[in-house]
Amino acid sequence: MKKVPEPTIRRLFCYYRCLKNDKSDIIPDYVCSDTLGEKIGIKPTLLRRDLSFFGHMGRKGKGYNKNKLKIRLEEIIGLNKEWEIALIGAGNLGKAILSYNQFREMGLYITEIFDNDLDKIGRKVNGYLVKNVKFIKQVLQEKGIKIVIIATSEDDVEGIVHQLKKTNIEAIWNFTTAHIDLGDDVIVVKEDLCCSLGSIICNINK
Amino acid sequence: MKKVPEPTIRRLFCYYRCLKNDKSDIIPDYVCSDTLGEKIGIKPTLLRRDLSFFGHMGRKGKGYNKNKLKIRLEEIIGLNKEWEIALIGAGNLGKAILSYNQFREMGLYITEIFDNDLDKIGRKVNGYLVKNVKFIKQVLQEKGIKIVIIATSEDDVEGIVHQLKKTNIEAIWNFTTAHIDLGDDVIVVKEDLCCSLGSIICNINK
DNA sequence: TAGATTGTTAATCGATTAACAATC
DNA sequence: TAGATTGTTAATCGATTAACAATC
Repeated sequence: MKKVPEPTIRRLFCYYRCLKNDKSDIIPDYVCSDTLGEKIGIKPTLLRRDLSFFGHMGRKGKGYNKNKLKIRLEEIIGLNKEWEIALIGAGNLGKAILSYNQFREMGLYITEIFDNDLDKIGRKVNGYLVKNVKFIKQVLQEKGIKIVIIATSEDDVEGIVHQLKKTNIEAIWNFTTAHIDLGDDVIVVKEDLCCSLGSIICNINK
Repeated sequence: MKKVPEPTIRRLFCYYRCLKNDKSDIIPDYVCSDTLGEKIGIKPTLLRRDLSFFGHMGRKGKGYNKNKLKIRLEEIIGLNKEWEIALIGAGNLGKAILSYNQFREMGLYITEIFDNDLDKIGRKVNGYLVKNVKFIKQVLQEKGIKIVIIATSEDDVEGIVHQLKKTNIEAIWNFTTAHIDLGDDVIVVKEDLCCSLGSIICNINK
């Protein structure tokens, strides 16, 4: 199969969510690329191209069967499985991520929480015990967790990455300002909030 | 001037932050594109191209004067000014955004908070009074606020956008799942957390 | 059949990279 | 001067869009 571009992968999720939240439910059972695209601000032709990476999913003259498409997207993304995720950093941002309901709704569960603050360690946040960062390696191995969210301060990242290198994790969602590189085998997605806000300012500043 | 690509604008901010956080301070006063690029995981040639949109900023054979470059970037981005921002939605995510220190460090101040929850309205969060969403239009006009962060649930967005259309805002930072379009005059940056996590899952799921 | 809409190819647009002359 | 590094041009790569044949 041809390599699927990263922007396409992100949009797959948008299509999926749109179908999942669709209140009109089964009727009409078909939706065309025009309608679905418009809902998320995407040209119909781009939507069709995105979907075509995964084979014929629509019906010419009719559109896409909503339910079938939803199930197919669920499989493609991997949301038909349950995923366990570890969170490192139980500060304000970490807590907000924890209490972000939408993740759970999709079968994404944050089941391990770590921090280096002795005041937090041993307490519960959202029902889960905050563990000492020291045990990251050990716990991740034990539980076979593949995905880690880092929401600490930049200064703590180096030590954390050092630990993570010894694990089998496959992806990091990085909310810190640090640049993280664990080689080609570990996906790193950076969520740079300052950068987003900064780019907004820059665009207005003209 | 040639149009500056959006990815370039985002990176400008990274360069700026890197210089700002540079503890080695003044000495050495020059940094070359190789060194600076490596710190943020960007090829030196891309860094040079990015900067070249704004004229000659470096010295051949030497590199970039750190302090001069920092000041110049500050001007370009607009961080030499102070910016007032309104936050709509004082839930978990909203509160995390509020307490995210890094914004303040850059002269970005969230000075108005709105919510539609009567339990929250009238209380203070981070020292600022939570106001009723009803008054968005009025308050934004009065204070001349140009930037709005929306961190509500998707369902509340329609009403908010309806209000915002009657104001002079220039940019929206959208943390909800809703698709927002206020025409070409209003920049909308979407921070789609589910989509990011979803794309991570999809990449791992292969 | 006529109308609607997909799926795909080729064209276009935009961003990154490689190469290198200019020059400090 | 020799070495280092910028700034810029052309080449490449990648993603989006337009066009349209296929077909339900």
